[in-house]
Amino acid sequence: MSEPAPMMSPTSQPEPAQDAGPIPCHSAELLVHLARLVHSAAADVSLTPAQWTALRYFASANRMSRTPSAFSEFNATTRGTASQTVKSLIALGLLEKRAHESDGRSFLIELTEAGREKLADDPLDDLIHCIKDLSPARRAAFTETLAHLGEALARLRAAPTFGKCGDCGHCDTSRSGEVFCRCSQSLLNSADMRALCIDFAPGNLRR
Amino acid sequence: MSEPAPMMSPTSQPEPAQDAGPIPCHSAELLVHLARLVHSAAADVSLTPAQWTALRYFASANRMSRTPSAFSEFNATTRGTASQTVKSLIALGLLEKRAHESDGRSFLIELTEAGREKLADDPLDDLIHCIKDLSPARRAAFTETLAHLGEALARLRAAPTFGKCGDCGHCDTSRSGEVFCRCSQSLLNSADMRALCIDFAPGNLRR
DNA sequence: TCATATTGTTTCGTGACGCTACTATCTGCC
DNA sequence: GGCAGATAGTAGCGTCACGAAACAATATGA
Repeated sequence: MSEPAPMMSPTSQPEPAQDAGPIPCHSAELLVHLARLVHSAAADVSLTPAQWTALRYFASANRMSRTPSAFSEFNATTRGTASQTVKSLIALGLLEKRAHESDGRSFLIELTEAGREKLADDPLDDLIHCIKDLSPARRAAFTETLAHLGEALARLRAAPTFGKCGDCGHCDTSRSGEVFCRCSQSLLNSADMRALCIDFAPGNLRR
Repeated sequence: MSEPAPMMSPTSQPEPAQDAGPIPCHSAELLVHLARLVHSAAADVSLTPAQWTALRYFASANRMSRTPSAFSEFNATTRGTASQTVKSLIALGLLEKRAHESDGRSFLIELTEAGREKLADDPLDDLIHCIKDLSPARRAAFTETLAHLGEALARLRAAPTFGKCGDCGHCDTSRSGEVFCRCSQSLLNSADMRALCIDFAPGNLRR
């Protein structure tokens, strides 16, 4: 679909002015449509889409980023809305709130055991399954393009880019055997490297 | 940015067993996150996300598919919700309702001139712009993968797959010079070929 | 002709969301 | 030390999205 490359001889442009629009337009619509399908007719409807998003976030964010504020930034919403979602998940026993060790205003949000179990029914798993079925080359290219688009759109929208520490510009891999984060001034283990970080800086992508 | 190709050696896979899981998981989260970013901090907030989606749909659906029911199917929602969205856009003067020529229960929804002008401010344009900036090869691969995922997820969710007539299994290109749709039993012009159709059948993809 | 299906609409309750106001705490500057 | 301003989190309010259910109008098929 919408890939005229094989039928396009370099000299013949059937509808050059129009084709420049519709093709990326269709991709963007498809992307939004896919995201919508994820939460429609999902197997487990006991949580709302916003609640699933929050649960996923706190499951994959690093310690520094597991606060209501960081979640609101990630999710491009207000602190009020994020607070409400977190509160509902705490009421369901899927998240819990711990005192922040250094900031009396803030809290550290953690998944409970029930929260971790709940993730097994994540409606996103269907899409993950489909992505898993792609060939490794297509999957790699797809992921790379998505990350690229995420950074580009975040720049346009003046939104922060979230990413995994392993791909972060603050990540110092010059020492052999260990990885150091210049931002949090701490050593990272392999679990840290796969965690979402609010202070992510593009520039160390290694996919 | 995010052009890691030269730094990726094909043989080095740091965490093969674990990468099989987290990577598609991350891609899926990224995709949903991207879709969310589209409607946050958008330039034109005079329409709601649901209204933009409907406006986009009726702008690109073919005559057969420009009904409230078809839109509700496309958008994986109920007819009641779709009806409400359409009603609001008619009240804004962006859509108009015409009597269906053969079915007295149904209506044909059309964009008004104001509706067509409104599309110039579509918040999706930022994402479209980012996609347009991709290299042709990456864009092609990305679009193809999205379409593939869309079909796969629609199958899982028992949702109909929408697609453009030019990519449809009902499309008969055997006659030279003209294209015939075996489903609607009609000849298609080039505009028809780019329109969304509710009766789309995968199987004629020409990427 | 009549039972059944389909199309579209309305109403109602719930949740998502942005906005505003508010408290508590932190940070930096004097 | 003390104070101004920034920041974290929360509550309340109004609006919109959405699903469910009930309904009217029309189509379809036996």
